[in-house]
Amino acid sequence: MTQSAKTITPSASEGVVHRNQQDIRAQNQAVILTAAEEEFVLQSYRGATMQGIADRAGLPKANVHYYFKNKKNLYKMVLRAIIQEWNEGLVTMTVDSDPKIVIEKFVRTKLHQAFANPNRHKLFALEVIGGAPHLHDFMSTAMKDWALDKTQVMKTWHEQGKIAIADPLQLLILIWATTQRYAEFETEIVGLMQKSAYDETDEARAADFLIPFILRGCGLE
Amino acid sequence: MTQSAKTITPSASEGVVHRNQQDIRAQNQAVILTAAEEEFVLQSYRGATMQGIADRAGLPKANVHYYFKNKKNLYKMVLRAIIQEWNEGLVTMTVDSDPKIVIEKFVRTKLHQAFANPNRHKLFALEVIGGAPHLHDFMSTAMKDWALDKTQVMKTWHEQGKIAIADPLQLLILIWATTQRYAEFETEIVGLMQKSAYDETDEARAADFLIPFILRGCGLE
DNA sequence: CTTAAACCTGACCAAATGGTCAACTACTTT
DNA sequence: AAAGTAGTTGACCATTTGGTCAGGTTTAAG
Repeated sequence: MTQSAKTITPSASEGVVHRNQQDIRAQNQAVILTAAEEEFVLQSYRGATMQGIADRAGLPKANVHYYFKNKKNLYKMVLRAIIQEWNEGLVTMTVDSDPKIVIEKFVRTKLHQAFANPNRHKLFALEVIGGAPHLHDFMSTAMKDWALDKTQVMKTWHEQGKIAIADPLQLLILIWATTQRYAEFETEIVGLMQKSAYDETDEARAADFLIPFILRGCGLE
Repeated sequence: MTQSAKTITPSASEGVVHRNQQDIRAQNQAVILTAAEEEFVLQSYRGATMQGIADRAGLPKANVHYYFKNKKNLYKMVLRAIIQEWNEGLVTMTVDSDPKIVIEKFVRTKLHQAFANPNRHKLFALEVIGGAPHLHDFMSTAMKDWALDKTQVMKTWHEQGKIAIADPLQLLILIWATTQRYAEFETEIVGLMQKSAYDETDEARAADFLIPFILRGCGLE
């Protein structure tokens, strides 16, 4: 319902608004993608129906098909946004970096992404749990390369006595697990906190716990 | 294919084995439940088909319906096993316990369960991510009560200066996240380790990293 | 050996769902 | 303003799938 209507072309008589076609396209695609993201998270790939997505987007089903060839294509487009966000969370980390600063920034960034876009993280998790049939390529190339590179950096840190972590891959797994958890298990965590949704303080609360904890675990405090 | 055939009643002529009805029932139900667990993890609830489960179990579809009223019922039965296992992972934790020992045991137990039964953990995660429509009751009663009780214990520990954790709920979340992760994200982790499946050493490798790390994080080392 | 109860299963249906299409309306361009 | 292009949509299928059922087979009881 975010009908921001960027470039409006008001045509005088009556409240009729002529939206130019570029806007129509961009807006409808965005609405559909958001609706699809929600539906796929709630119902999973096979459970999500084109009708359900259409309803959520406030459009007739045939219109969804007009913008996205088919269900699989729509799903791929949603996944694209996930990979996009992942790439934006990359933190520079070289042998010469200060471990404490880099790790803190990494955790903070990932945590922020988790709170900012829980649905994407949930969808990513659904994919991985189900064997990552659609993310296999990404995970065995870009993601793996990045992970193994950072692992190597941390290994060097360890040899230089800068960090108390001998098995950096495990640390990477831990950081991903603990940050993404707040998105993936939103339902559970929110329930344990006796509320119905996260409020503005929860991200900070998580960060205040997580960062000192992890730094201590790394022997950095 | 675990045709253990407890109480066999061999009827002489030819290799025909007469299985008594209790065994038939128990065995078929077990085979179906295992097949269903796999199928539900791989395809998610709506994506899993009764035919697929039947194939996996090596039985005709109608036979699956003979033992389980319908798909929803079968799913519920699978979830029951999950809650069962969860209840077995409860660790005694009172104000008088030794934090270091209790936390180590808790982590070790959860980690062991994760490696021993990844599918159950995956299914649990799928449920929670999708809003826990079928586990809502469990999570807002038994699980919550346990968590809040343990949280209270840890709070007392903190007041007594026994532990460097001011916000125990966050610790609980972290321990669940890090241990269960090895089950849920098996696909990803195994890929990063450059293998195709966990081997016997991986659970120990995770424990060797996780336990010192968490204890250090708690200020217990 | 006879009867009853439990188990097994191929064939069949009704409902749900992804996808198509032709007709229509709304912008854009010349 | 006319012609072309893009967006919209109700109605319509083909396929998939959960679930049923009648008739048959095997095990248990009398």
